[in-house]
Amino acid sequence: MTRATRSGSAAPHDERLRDAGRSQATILAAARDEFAEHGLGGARMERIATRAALNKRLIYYYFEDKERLFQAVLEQSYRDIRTAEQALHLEALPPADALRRLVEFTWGYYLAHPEFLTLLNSANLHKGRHLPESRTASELTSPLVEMLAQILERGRRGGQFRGGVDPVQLYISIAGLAYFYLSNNHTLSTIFGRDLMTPKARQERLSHIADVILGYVLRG
Amino acid sequence: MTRATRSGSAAPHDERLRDAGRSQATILAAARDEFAEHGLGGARMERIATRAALNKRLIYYYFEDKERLFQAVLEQSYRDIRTAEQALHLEALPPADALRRLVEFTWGYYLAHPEFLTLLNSANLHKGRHLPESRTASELTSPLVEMLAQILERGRRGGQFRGGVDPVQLYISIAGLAYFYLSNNHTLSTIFGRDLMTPKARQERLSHIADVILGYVLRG
Amino acid sequence: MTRATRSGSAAPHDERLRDAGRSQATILAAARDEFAEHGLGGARMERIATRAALNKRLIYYYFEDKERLFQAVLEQSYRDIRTAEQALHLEALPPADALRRLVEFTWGYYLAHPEFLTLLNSANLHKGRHLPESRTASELTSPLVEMLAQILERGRRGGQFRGGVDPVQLYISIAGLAYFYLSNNHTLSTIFGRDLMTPKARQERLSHIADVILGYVLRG
Amino acid sequence: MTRATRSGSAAPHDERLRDAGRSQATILAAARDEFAEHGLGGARMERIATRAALNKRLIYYYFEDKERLFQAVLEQSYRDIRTAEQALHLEALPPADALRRLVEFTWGYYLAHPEFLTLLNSANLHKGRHLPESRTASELTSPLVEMLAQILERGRRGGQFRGGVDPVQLYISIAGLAYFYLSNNHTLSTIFGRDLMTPKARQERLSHIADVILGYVLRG
DNA sequence: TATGAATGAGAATTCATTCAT
DNA sequence: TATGAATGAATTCTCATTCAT
Repeated sequence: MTRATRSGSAAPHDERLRDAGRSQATILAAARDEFAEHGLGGARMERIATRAALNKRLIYYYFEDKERLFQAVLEQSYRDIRTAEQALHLEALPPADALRRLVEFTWGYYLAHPEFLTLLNSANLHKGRHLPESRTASELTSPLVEMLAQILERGRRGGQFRGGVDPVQLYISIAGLAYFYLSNNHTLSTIFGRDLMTPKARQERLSHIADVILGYVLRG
Repeated sequence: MTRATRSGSAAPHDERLRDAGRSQATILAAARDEFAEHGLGGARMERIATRAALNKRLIYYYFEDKERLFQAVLEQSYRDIRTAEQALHLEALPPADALRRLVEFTWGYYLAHPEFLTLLNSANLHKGRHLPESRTASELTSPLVEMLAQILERGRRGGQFRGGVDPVQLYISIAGLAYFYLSNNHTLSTIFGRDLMTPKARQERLSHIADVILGYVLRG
Repeated sequence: MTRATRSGSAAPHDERLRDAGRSQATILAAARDEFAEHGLGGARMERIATRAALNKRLIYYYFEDKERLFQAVLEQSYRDIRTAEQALHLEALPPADALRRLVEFTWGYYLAHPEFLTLLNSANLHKGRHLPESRTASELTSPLVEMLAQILERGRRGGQFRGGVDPVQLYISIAGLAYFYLSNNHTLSTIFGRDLMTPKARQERLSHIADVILGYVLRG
Repeated sequence: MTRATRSGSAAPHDERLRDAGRSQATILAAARDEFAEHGLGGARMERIATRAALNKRLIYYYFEDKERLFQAVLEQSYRDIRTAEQALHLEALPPADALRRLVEFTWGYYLAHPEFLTLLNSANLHKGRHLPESRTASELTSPLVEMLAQILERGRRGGQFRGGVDPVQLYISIAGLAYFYLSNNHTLSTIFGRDLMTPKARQERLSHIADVILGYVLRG
């Protein structure tokens, strides 16, 4: 975040005004929605201000400019998903269950946070120019890969999983199987002439993904 | 296309008629690159004109406005990939080979046409608003799904493939496994701290995808 | 000038519209007045457009941005004064008369073109950043210095003028004696408690300058 | 000054009172530099605050607004140069020496205080609107003119100087000969293709000015 | 078919200034 | 005395689009 706040000790006199931390968070949330809906190029600072019910000028006061605001939004999104991942505790589950749980989490998170998909798309459209300069590597690098490696290893030792599975490839595959379906559902629904977002269709997709992933990992 | 050229039926000896077609094609190609690079919101009509080395006014003459130009670009892209798919002739191959071939084609096409991925992203960011109104269903609906269904059926009858595989789900999975990796490679490379686009990494990804898909379809 | 015009051969259908050359000239004149009145920082693009009775956008179309517009104005001003100097023909006059004539010209030109003084001030405030990059050295470098050198030499040979006078120093002195009085007349009038711009005061200043310059050059 | 400090009469043992005066002086110095660098229109209150390492709000507390701040800066500048002039004691010198000394002082002061030139330019660009309303006539009106009148009279009586020299004209000429050269040195250096600010060039200019002024005043 | 000139409606950003403490 | 938060009104510049030929 551009301007650190010191609001911690301040007495909360007013519900919304003059609380730097809250203002920044409000702007960030509004910006996230706007960027998710319209992309970086299509987003409007004016609309972000309106969404946040704050003065447009304040956005510049805290975030410098549109690009840096986008970057702040991205960073926040990464932080959010990392936080959600923390709560999974896959290490406690049997390997196959852990894998299934991961698939379900990924699918569920993308479903619940469609803006995350769009933000990633935007970030990649701009060739990752807005990625935090690996400064906060820990913020970006998912600890899930490490976790996944352990699950795979546990499964291999237990004889259920095949060996030689690259956890990074697998992680990307899990994400990709969910991401593509959700991110491109409009196009796909049109192409295939069927609504891919009905509850039934979504349930089927989740089953399919789990089957694909487990079918690949499980020892024939 | 907004203003159809009469070149289809016209004898190809008229210089001017051929120029009209060429101008449109030039604009379309320039627009495709611009949209792919900057998205719909970030694309600039001015730059498209410059890329095409043609007058800006001409774009409006042929394509009405930016939105319709984007739509024309999308349609052209669909047409292109459909054309490429025609040449596959998967029906002549044994089921497993056909599937592998489809995976390779998909991967190769996305690699060779990165703009296709970005265009799809843009189309979906705008909720498919620019999809041709199923008017040209044939243009959109991939005949590959039909083909894929036949491959799966052949494999099932031959005893190699498991039954109950939804060709649409499978098609989306093949695409998703390739698409996500390529479309988001900047983000992913940063997150995982390794360059995912080296020749070796690309080769490994292709292998992985084929393994995943075949691992899922093949009878244990 | 940013965008060359080709209006020479065009038929003058309309008195003002669609004549690139005229539009540019109009903008340039309006900008000159605005910059002269308010300086570079205080000038308003909006006002320039209004002064020119042309669309604001057109200014950017022809001159790119404010800075470049200012530069174009400066270049035009230099061109103008050089043109006026051409008409002096000092070489035909006896040395002392030529010098007196030059003093009168300088004084008269500054009086008639107060904007020239202000523009120079602005250019120097910005450390000459807007000076044409000596590309058009001929445009900037006054041929008057050469002329002045000849006058001084003629005078010296004729025994009227002392030797060893640097024409550049002399030229700067002539200009400075006029410039400072006119450019700072508000401040000076206040400080000295007398209006320095009455016709009488102006006449006296011109006499004084001529006396100073000739007093310096003439052999005691 | 807008909000007079009471520090003049206050005992200097109160830390806070002394700080108030210091803050004002700091702001004034910062503002002077900013105005000198960018002119009135180009100056930024934000930058002034940053330069002063003080809160922006404080500037308004002490100086009301930008215009009045500029005026305060101007007044301070006048006060400074008047103070410097006090120390000259020209009355003690022989007329020609006194005149030479005045030329040297003027040149040296402008060289050492380039911001003074720019501030004067700005003040005049705005038509002297910021000049203190002659309220502090004593602050503005240089006592030097009176002094100069005495020098000229002494010289005339002594037979060295010619008569009929207007001290105001002479004062303006001395200032103008120095001012124009220094204030416009960027433009002039470019026009004449030689660096006018080398130590040698500066020395030559000073000699030239002294020669011109004395050449004018001294009896042939 | 093709093009340079022109424009109105924004859009990002800036700036002096005020609020609340 | 001092400061961070907040704002309304510009201000520069952009953009898709139309005009006139």
